[in-house]
Amino acid sequence: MLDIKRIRETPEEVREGLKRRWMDTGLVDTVLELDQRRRALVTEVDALKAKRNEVSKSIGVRVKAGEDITAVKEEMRRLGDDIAAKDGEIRTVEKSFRAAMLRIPNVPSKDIATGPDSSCNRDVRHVGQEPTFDFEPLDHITLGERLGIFDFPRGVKLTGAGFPILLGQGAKLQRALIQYMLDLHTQKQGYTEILPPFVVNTASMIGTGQLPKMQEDMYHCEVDDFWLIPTAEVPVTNFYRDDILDASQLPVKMTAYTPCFRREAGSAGKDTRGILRVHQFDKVEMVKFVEPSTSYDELESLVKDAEDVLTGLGLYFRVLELCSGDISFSAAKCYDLELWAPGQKGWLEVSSCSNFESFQARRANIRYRGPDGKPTFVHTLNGSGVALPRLMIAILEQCQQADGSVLLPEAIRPYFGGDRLVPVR
RNA sequence: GGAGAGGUGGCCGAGUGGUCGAAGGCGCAAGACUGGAAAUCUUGUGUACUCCUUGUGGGUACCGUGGGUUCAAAUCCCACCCUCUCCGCCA
Repeated sequence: MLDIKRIRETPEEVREGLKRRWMDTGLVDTVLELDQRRRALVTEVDALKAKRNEVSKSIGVRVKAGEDITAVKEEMRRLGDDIAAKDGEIRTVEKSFRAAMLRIPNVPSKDIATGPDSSCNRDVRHVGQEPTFDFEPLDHITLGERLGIFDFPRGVKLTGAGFPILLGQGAKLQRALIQYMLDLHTQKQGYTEILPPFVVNTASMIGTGQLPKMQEDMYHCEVDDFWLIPTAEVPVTNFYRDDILDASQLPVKMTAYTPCFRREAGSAGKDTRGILRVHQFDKVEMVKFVEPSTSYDELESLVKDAEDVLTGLGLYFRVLELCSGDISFSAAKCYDLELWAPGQKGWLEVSSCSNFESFQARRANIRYRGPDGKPTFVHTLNGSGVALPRLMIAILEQCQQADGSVLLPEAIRPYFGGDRLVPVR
């Protein structure tokens, strides 16, 4: 959520932000109009309430003095009705106001490229060595089949399409990777690990911006009105919802492993083969709560932390700076990390590192006591560190050998308890 | 799931219809005292919204949440949520 004062004072800036996302600017006008109506009503009803409070006080005194106050009471009853009616009006206006506010996206940072879609993203750097093969590299599905690490049909039997099963050395590799990443974040990069609930309430989903916009992409437990988390960002960021942190605590850096649940509504038929796009996947996430003036530096170090996961594994990847039209609803600036998949000859997004500025903090009401002692919204950031299925794909495809085995990156061997995945047939 | 108790400011805790944003204490901040500190004393110390003549200014709201009764609600009524204790069930 943006600051209404910002919209009031510099509406052109906000409109410009929406235009840079190729979105209609009508919401800004809606919000401004509702804001004006709301303020007029509040002023009006506050004056009425002031009168009621004043008269009510005097009634107490007059009753004790034995005066007849029937007429005043009658007048006050009418005033009360008037107030109730106006309060109702305010509630209606405020509801629409809030709904509109929640649908205005963050304003893209000034320093990122303007463009409608991913074709305008900036290729910042390539890291590592592109692997070369003296044979035709296979894709992860074929490799996985030979290694016996996936079972897609039984996933369909248990649940449905998009819920693959990992088996044997595949399951173990995944577990090893999770542990490798968490150890890196906690032991070398100063993050605190948390293991949060994987199911959250509606307030949490609004806090990080998944609701109301992404409702269709989420799994919902109707009886309890709970939601399955689409990313650890939700429980971890909401950890401090409605809290006021002390300035000395900042920056707070947290990391969490969680499964992620996504309905992927609207993407039916896209990337349906293998484990590229699934409804449930594992991910290690990093989240930061920082002082506003430091958030862009913190973004750079967050990207570095995510990159370290990949360089530590010796994988080849690139870093993209997303353009205005490609960043997520809540983000002001975002970098993507994409691993090279030689088998399918394409780039796989495994991490998105974003600065949300105060956008999420405002929704989730996360503040800190600033230098002036006043509660001030923090800036929040998060980045994947990293998503597992695609990391798995990249390892399979980048580290494959002519004999069909996969020679694992050295860093993961102690966690895996071996140096390679071996074909079962 | 059943029975009981309870949810008040950063924390503890008083408050059963009117002058209560809320006693008292703790904590915190500033000042006094001190060579310095402790102790002591004094003063101050919530958040959000809103208005204007932008001020050590005015107003409104907030005592778990949402409704209701009343001229007036922390206080009475209803519903819900949460916490604790006991019982039941259970990994």
